[in-house]
Amino acid sequence: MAVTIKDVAARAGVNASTVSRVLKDSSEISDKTKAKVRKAIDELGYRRNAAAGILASGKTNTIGVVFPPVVGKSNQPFFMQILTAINAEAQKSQVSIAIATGHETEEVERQVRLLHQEKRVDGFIVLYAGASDSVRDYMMEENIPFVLVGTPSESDSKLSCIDNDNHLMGRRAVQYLTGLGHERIAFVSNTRRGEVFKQRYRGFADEMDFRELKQRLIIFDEEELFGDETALVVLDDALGIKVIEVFIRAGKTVPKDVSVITFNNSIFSTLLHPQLTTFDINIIQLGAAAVQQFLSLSNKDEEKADEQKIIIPFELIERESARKL
Amino acid sequence: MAVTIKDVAARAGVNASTVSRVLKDSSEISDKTKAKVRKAIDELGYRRNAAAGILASGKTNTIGVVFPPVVGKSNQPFFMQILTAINAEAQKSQVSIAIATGHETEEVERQVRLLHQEKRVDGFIVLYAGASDSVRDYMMEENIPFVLVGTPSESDSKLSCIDNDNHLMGRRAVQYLTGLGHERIAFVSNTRRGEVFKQRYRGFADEMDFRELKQRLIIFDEEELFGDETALVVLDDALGIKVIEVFIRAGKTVPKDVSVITFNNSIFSTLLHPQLTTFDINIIQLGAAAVQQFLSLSNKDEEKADEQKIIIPFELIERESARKL
DNA sequence: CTGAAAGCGCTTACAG
DNA sequence: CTGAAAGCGCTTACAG
Repeated sequence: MAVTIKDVAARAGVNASTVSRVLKDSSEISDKTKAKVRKAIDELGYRRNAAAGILASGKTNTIGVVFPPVVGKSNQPFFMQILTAINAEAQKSQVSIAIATGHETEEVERQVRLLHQEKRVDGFIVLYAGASDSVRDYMMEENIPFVLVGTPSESDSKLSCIDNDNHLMGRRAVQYLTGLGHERIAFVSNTRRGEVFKQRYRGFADEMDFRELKQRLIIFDEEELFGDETALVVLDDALGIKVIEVFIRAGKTVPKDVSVITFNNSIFSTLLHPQLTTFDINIIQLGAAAVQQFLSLSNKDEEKADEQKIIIPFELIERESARKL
Repeated sequence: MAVTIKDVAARAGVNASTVSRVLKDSSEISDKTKAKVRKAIDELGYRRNAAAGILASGKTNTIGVVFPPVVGKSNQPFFMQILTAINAEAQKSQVSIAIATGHETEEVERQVRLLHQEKRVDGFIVLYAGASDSVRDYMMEENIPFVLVGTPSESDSKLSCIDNDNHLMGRRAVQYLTGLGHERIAFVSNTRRGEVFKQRYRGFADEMDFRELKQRLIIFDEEELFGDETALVVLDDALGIKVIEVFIRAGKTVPKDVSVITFNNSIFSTLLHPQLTTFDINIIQLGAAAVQQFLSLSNKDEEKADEQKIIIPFELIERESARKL
């Protein structure tokens, strides 16, 4: 019923195998034949049948994107954005996206297994990087190519990671604030766990030490927010908004009484005033690089796998929440 | 290399076609044979090859999920949540999800075309419902089964829609506030467009009229927020937060000076204090119903298509932003 | 540079 | 209730 490669072949007066070669723009085919075949393709409105191609070639040309379990986390905007970025980049190379989501690890793992076992994907892009993760273990055991967005702590050097340099971001935050004249600076977090926290805080602490400045870590909702600090480095935008709210309720003003700088440049950063001065983590590049890395990884001989860590640049977005002392 | 249906057949001592029938639990096969075949399947760790099944059957068992262009909109959390809900429900019926996203309509449309033409999907779930939409037009022309989450205004009765009753939600907001003793109530929006706004506002206005109360529409950022109102019905949570911020900055208190009720129960609703009293729109059910509706639609004879509108119940979540006058 | 043929791993009438 | 066979629409050695 639908137009097949045979119809095109008949119309162009060639063999089906020739049409197939033209479709992948094989250099073996003469330009004349290519033109002839392409004409037939256009006239007939031919489209390749994805399933047939996959079955015959054994290549799915689709990447499974794995979301963290418990998507209820407040940092959701990130995931939709990176999914969009990944999909956009994948389109460029004619590859498709499948997804694995779920509320529990078991559910996600089940989906990952299914995608792989039913041969629906060539491999995965994993959108989280917990210290240890059964999904990742499975992929390593099965020798499935995959790429991580983030950096797990036990940085198994064999992993292929795409990430920002969170440590450097922490340092830069301090550098920016000291450049504004601040010296009494604290780091505010609502958690003591997670690589993102550890690295950003570590960077903050290292830079403060380097400048011989006294540094303090404040755990939000557990410890007193008010001290003698004139500036705060806050783990992310959503927390930044909360921190500022506390100050406002206490009759203080940001950035007049205290400057605040945060990370991520998410939708939270422009929700309220003062709008947040924050580091943009470049989600689009993060997604694009993940796809590119995956593609080069899976096209390579299994052996030559030169896994590596790819660092995506960040950028400080100066808005309203931080200013000269 | 991988285990195929033939391997299973050989081991179980039956024909491949029998294995295929057992896989879909055909009632034609005897229980004894089924047991035998299933044993072989387990022992061999067999998994069906998705592409082969799709090619042979012509059914992809996958649904394309279409996101609105310009995902940069602030209401993003909704999309990740409904994607998760859709995926969860789809899993139950062994169907997969493909996605179409993009920054412009053309890009989204291109992807939709591709998914359909390459026979990667059986149809679509469209996550938006603009008044007129070229993507939707394409699907209608091509007679592709699809389901809408939302309700387009020119409510072409032939469409299959899943939605909350936004008009009723608008009325309920008024009923709740009047129940709390409020009579001077305004509706706050940051737009005059979109079905969601129109229906929620319409419901608000109708109920106010019904109660012979004077009603007012305030467009945020264009018109003065402060009036003699004691309560505000706000289009969505994100706007609710902004509205409250304006009051706080003016030295007023919510809900002491003014009660606020919003819609969606998104992550914004519990971000700050006062936490928002808001209508939960039940995204999980929205997603599940969309999948179920799609499945019943596409399994049905093309003719008998009994498209319909499915209404998902909402629920008022009472938190801190509204109280007795 | 192009063709003929086998094959990818299923499904599904058709027989019996 | 089960089997044998054809076929889904491609890809890709193998020849020439």
